[in-house]
Amino acid sequence: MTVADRKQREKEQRKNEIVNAAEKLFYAKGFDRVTMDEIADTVELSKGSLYVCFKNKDSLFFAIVDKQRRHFVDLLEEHLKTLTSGREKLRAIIREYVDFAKADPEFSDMASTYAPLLWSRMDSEDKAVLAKNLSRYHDLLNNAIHEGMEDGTIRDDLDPMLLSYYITLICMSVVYPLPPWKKTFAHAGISLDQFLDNFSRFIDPSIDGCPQKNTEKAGNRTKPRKPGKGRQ
Amino acid sequence: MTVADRKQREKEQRKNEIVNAAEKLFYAKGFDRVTMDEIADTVELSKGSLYVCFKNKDSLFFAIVDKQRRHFVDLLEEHLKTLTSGREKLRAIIREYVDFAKADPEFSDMASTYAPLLWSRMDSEDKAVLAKNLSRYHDLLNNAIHEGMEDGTIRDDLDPMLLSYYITLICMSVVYPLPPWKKTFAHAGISLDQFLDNFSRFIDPSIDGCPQKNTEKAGNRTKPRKPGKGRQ
Amino acid sequence: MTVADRKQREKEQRKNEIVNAAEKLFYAKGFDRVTMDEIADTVELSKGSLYVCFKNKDSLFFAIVDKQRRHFVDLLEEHLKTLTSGREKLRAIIREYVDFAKADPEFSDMASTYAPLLWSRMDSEDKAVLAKNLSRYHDLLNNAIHEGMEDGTIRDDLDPMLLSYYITLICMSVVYPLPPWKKTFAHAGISLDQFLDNFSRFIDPSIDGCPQKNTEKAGNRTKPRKPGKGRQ
Amino acid sequence: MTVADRKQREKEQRKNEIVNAAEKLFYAKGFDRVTMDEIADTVELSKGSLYVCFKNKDSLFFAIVDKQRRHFVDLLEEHLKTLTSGREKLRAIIREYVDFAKADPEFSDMASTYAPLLWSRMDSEDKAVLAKNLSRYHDLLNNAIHEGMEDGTIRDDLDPMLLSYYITLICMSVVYPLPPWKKTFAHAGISLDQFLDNFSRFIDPSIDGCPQKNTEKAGNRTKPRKPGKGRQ
DNA sequence: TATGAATGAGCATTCATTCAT
DNA sequence: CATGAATGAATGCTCATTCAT
Repeated sequence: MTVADRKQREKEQRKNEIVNAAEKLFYAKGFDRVTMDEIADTVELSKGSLYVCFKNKDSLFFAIVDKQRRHFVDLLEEHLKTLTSGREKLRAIIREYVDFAKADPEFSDMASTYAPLLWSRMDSEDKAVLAKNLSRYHDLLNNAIHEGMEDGTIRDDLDPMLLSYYITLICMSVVYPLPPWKKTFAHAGISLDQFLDNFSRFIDPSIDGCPQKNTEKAGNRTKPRKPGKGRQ
Repeated sequence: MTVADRKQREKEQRKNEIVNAAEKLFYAKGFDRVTMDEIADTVELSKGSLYVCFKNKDSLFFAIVDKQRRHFVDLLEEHLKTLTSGREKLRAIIREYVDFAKADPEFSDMASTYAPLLWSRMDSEDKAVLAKNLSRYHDLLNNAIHEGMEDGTIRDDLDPMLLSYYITLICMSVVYPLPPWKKTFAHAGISLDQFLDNFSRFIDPSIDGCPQKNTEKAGNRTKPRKPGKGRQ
Repeated sequence: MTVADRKQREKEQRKNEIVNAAEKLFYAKGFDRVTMDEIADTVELSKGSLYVCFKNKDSLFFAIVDKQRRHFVDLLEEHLKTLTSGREKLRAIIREYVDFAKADPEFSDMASTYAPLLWSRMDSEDKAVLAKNLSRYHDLLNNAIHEGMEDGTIRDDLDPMLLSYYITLICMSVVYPLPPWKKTFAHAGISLDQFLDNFSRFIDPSIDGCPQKNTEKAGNRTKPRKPGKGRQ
Repeated sequence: MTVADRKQREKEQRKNEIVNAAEKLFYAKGFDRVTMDEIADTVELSKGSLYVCFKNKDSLFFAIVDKQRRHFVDLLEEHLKTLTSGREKLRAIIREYVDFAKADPEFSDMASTYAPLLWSRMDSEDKAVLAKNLSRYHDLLNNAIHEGMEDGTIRDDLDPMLLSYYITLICMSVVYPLPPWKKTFAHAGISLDQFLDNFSRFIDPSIDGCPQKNTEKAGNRTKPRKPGKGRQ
C-alpha cells in the first residue's frame, strides 16, 4: 500500500518535472522547435520514459495548458469565495483573467500561437485531461452569471450560456493576444499593461444589469423573437 | 508598354488562379495537409511556377487572407458611405464582421486554426502584403471612433486606439471561433448563427456613448490617471 | 526434492501458459504486431517474468514451433507403429503433414510468414530447443526410407538423405503455403482442402519403388556417376 | 519527344542503378540491416530521389524480385522455343529453376528469408509490379502442362491448375531453401549442387504421363470423384 | 523470484524549396 | 519563363530488454 503510494507519488513527481521542463523549453523556443530529445535531456530521463508518462508531444502541451488552467481555477475559486453579487463574481473572473495573464506572460505567446493548431489535432484522451478544470471554470462562470441575472447585477437580456461564451472568448482573445498584435500595440504606444488593465472598464457596460433598458431576453433558443426586434 | 501590361495582367490572373485553388484545397484539407504538388496539379502549372508568383507556401496563405481582407474592406467602405454618426459606422463595422464571417464560413476554420502559427513565422515581406488593407481597415475604424467620440455617440472614456484594438480583437475572436468552440456551442444548443447574430447586442453597451457617466478618459498614454480611478 | 519437483512443475506449467497465450496472439495479429506487454498482460504475469522463462521474443516463437513439432511427432510415432513397409510409413508421414496442417490452420500463416526471418536470427540455444523433436522426426523419416529402400517399396535410385530432404522441404512448402499463395488458389477456384488432399497423389510416383526402371542410385556422394547418366 | 524519351530512359537507368545497389547491399547484409541512407550513398543520390522512383523500401525488394523474375522468364521463353512436347517443356522449366538458382546463389538467401514477411505486407501496387512476369510464367507453365496432358507426356489425372501450383511451390522450396536448411545439407554431407542437380530426377515420376495407370483425373473441381477413389 | 520502470537505439519518410536546362 | 527532377533536413515513436528493488 505504502509502496504503491510512493510509486504513485514518484510518478506524479516525474510528470511534473517533465511538464515543467517542457514548459520552459516551449516558452523559450516555441513548441515546434523543441525536440523530445531536448526535453529528455533536460529532465535527465530517457526519451522512452517521456512516453511512459505522455503519449506524445502534443499531450505534453495539453498538460501544460491543464496545469495553467488548474492554477487559474484554483485562484478563481479562492477569489470568488468572499464575493456575494453575481456581478462582483463576474468582475472578479475577468480580473483574474487579466491578472493571471500578467503574472505569467511567457505562457501567452506559446499558447496563443500553438494552441489553435494543437486543438485541431486533439483526441478524446487529450480532451479528457482538460475537461475537469474546464468544467470547474464553467461552473464558476455560469453560477456567477445566473446569480447576477437574478439579483439584477448582470444584464438578463441575453441567454446566459451565450453570455458566458462571449465573455470567455473575448477574455481569452484580449489577455492572450497573438504576438503580432503585441508588437502592434507597442508600435502604437500602448503597453500591454494598459491594454490589459483597461479591458474591464471597456467590457463592463456589456455585462452590467440595466433594468430600465433591457426588458427582453435575446438569444433565447426557445422563445421566438418578437417581430421587429433583433437582427434578421 | 502594352506587352508589359498584358504580361502583368496575365501574371495577376495566374496569381489569382493559384490563390483560388490553394484556398479551396486549404479549406477542404487544412493548410498542412495540402502539398505544393497538389496545388500545382490543380492549377495545371509546374511547381516551379508557383514559386515564381509566391515565395513560399506560407505566403500563399497570406495571399488568401489578403484577398479576404480586401473584399472585407471593400464591402466596409461601401457600407460606411451613407452613414453619418460614428456610432452608426462602428455598428456597421461590427455587422460587417458578422455578415462577412457568415457569408464565407469555410474560411473561418482554416484561418482560426492556422493563422496564429503562420503569423508567428511571418516576415516583413508577408507583412507588406497585408499592410495595405489592414491600414485601410484601421483608417475606417479609427475614423468612426473619432467621429463617434466627437459627436458623442461613442464612449470617450477610453483611448480611441485602445478601443479600436479591443473591438478588432474581440470581433475576430467571436466571428472566427476555433473549431472546438464551435463544437461546444453546438453541444450547448447554440447555433453559430445565434452566436453571431447576438454579438452586436452584447457588445453595444461597451461602445455606446454615455455622456452622463463617463467624463474622464482612461487608457490615456500621456496624462497620468487621477488618484482613485482605474484599476490598480 | 519434492519441493524442487513442484517448482519445476510449476515452471513448466507457467511456460505452457505463456506459450499458449503467445500462440493465440501471434495467430491473431502476426508475430511482429504483438508486444511482450500484451503477452504479459494476457498471462497476468509481469514482463520480467516472461524473460525468466524465455530469453527473448524470438524464442517464444520457437517454443510454439517446438510444441507443434512435438505434437506432430507424437502423432507420427503413434501412426507409424502398426505400419510395416517403408512405403506405408512414408505415406503415413506425408498424410500426417497434411492432416496436421488441416487440423491447425491458424499456425500455417504465422509460421510460413515469420519462420524464415526468425530462423535467420536463430542462435544455438534456440536450435537446441528444436533439436530433439527434429531429430525424432528425422529418425522416423529416415527409418521409413531405409526400410522402404530395402523392401523395395521406395525408390532406391536416390541417396536416402537427399530423398528425406526433398520430402521434408516439399511437404512443408505444400502444407504451409504462404498466405498470398492461398489467395491465389482461392482465386483460381482451388480450395485449400483440394490442394492438400491431392498432394499425396501428386507426390507418390516420385517415391514409389519402380524396380524395373531404377536400378542405379543417383545423388550418391561417393560413387562417381556413370557416364551419360544424370544431369551434366 | 526526344527529350521526353531521353528523360524516360534516364529514369529507367536510374531505377536500375538503385535496384542494383540495393540488391548488392541486401545480399551482403540482409534486407533489414540495410538503411535507405546506405542505398542512397551507394548510388550517390539523395534519399529523396530514391523515393521518387520507389515508394518505399519494401518496393525496392519487390523490384529486385521482379528483375530476377523477368530474367528468369526471359531465359525460360528462350529455352522453351525449340521444345515440342509438353513434358520436355516442363522439364526445361524445372531445369531453369535449378540453373537459375545456381547462377545467382546470393539471391536465394535474401529472398527465402525476407520474401515471406514482405509478401505479407504487399499492397496492390506492389502486386501490380510483379503481376506481368508472374503471368508470363504461368502462361508458359500452363501451356506446357496442357500440351503435355494432351500429347500424353504429362500425367492427366490431376487438375492442371493444381499440378502447376504443386510444381511451382515445390520448385521454389527446393531451389531456394532457407539458409538453415543449407547448413543442414552441408552438415549431412550433401552439397547444394547435388541437392539441386538431383531434384529433377526426384520429381520427374510425379509428372510423367503413365497412360496405363492413370485414367481418371483427380482434383477436378467440377466432376464429382468416383466413390472409393481419392482421399476423403 | 517477481516486478515493472527505465532504457535508448534505430530509421523510414515527407515535402517545401531550388536550380539546371 | 517554365519546368520538374533532385534535394536533404529534420524527428517522433516503439518496444524488446534489462536490472534495481
